[in-house]
Amino acid sequence: MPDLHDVLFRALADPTRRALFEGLCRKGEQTVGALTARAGVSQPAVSKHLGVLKQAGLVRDRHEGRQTHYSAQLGALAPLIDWTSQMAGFWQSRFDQLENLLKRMDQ
Amino acid sequence: MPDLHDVLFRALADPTRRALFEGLCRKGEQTVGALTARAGVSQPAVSKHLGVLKQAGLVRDRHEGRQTHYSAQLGALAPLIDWTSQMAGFWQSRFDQLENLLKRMDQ
DNA sequence: CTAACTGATAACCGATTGGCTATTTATTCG
DNA sequence: CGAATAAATAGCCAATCGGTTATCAGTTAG
Repeated sequence: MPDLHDVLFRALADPTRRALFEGLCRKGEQTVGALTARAGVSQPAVSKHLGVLKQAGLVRDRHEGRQTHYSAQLGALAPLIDWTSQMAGFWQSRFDQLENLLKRMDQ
Repeated sequence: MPDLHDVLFRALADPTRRALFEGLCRKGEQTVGALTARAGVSQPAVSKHLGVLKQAGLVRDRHEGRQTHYSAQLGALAPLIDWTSQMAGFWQSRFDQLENLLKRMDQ
């Protein structure tokens, strides 16, 4: 069972998918047609990628007539930021321990 | 040709690989044997994963006798942080434009 | 109502992935 | 030296992935 971080990292690991997400961040809400025009792959491929991004919570879709508008959900990046700072925290913590040890040895 | 972000995201997209990296961040430098003991997969699998992490710049290896010690390279996460804040920047920028538009309309 | 259009789904295909076992290479110990 | 140990590499396999074309479903326009 894939956890939250898995789904996020996997979704962003593909360049086409990341480009779609970047496009939505840059220009805001866009239709599947507009996204397909710049994606360099077929419309079904784009739809599938958007499905993966949606599953990861990275995009939202809004139906309007026969068009579907997608928009980026920036909040979905939070776990990624959290994970990163957690890694940095571990590192810092080990650094602190070392610093402490050196300080004690110095006495 | 896979770019920098690709290699990074792909490397971190696998749970086993991410767990290895987390272990190295938490506890610092460790041998392949120690990492294998907790990885839940075979030693060759661990070696292959470490190879991928190394390729992404996320770990460094140091040979000492017949053992290989691996350690996390926290700096390799920088492009990930940059990318995230760039996405946030795009979003903020669009928000600012909207804010500006509303301000002008208000006059 | 029919035709055209937009996007999603289905079915398929080749490449890549992540795992395994077996083997190789390098180092240490007796 | 030869045996044992640590890690890397080779070769294999099933599953997943990203792409395609063909088709379907829903919506709008004539």
